[in-house]
Amino acid sequence: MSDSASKLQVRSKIWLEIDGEPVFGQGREILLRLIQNGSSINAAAKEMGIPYRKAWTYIDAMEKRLGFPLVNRQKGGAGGGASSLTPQAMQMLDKFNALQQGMREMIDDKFHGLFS
Amino acid sequence: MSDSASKLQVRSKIWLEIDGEPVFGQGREILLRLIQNGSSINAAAKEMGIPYRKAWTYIDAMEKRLGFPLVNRQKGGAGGGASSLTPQAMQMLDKFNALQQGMREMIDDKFHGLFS
DNA sequence: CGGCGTTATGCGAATTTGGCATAGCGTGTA
DNA sequence: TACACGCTATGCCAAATTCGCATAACGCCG
Repeated sequence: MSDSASKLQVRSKIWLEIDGEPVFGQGREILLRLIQNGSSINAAAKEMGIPYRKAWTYIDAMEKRLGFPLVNRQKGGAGGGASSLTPQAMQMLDKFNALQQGMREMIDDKFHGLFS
Repeated sequence: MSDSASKLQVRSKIWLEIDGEPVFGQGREILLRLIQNGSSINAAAKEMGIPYRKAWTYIDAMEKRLGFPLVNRQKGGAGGGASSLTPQAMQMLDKFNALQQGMREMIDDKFHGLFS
């Protein structure tokens, strides 16, 4: 087994759901952080290498399921428009970050102990 | 937020990959255990509520990627055929089980500490 | 030698995902 | 006050993936 075990790698994921539908995960987390930085959904999507359409769909679904807004969007106006995170979104980010904290490392350690 | 938070639940997943392709995860783990019990892929699939086709595809992919057999299959013969796990499959199951051990609980604890 | 129940697999249907194209919006600028 | 700009918003078709039905192959046993 050890020849295939050498290529073997562990992966893990943590996410939040409501009614079995995803509302928060690593991908969406990164998206929100990029929006906070670049102050536009468009720029964030480009930076992630995903089409704006997809980013928009993610956000829309998250908000619908959570029942509160994550992104303040302004369409039209100076520079064509802009977006920023709501306080609730930032709170979500913080909590989710804390939830992930240390998990990855813990799993990697266990993995190496078992499979190497 | 606490009204939506009440429905909020955490989910997590650990799996193994080779070349970015999944080779082992909870679903596949359960499938193998059921094969060991019922001594047939068909019975295991029924028990999981998935079509035989899907179960077969899973196993085939796992074996191709790992490079060694997980299931001894006999087609035809007494009772139409039968299947059992290889020693390597059982070893895999044990290790994967150990990898998961305690992770779920840890995550749930963290989640409740943060989101309730 | 035919029946049985399992493994094995081709292939079209259904679903999901990807992403192009276009419309709508409102502030700054001329 | 009209237009240009760049972002948000969304319809819709294409591509890719997954689902699952239908059917073949197999080999012991009566």
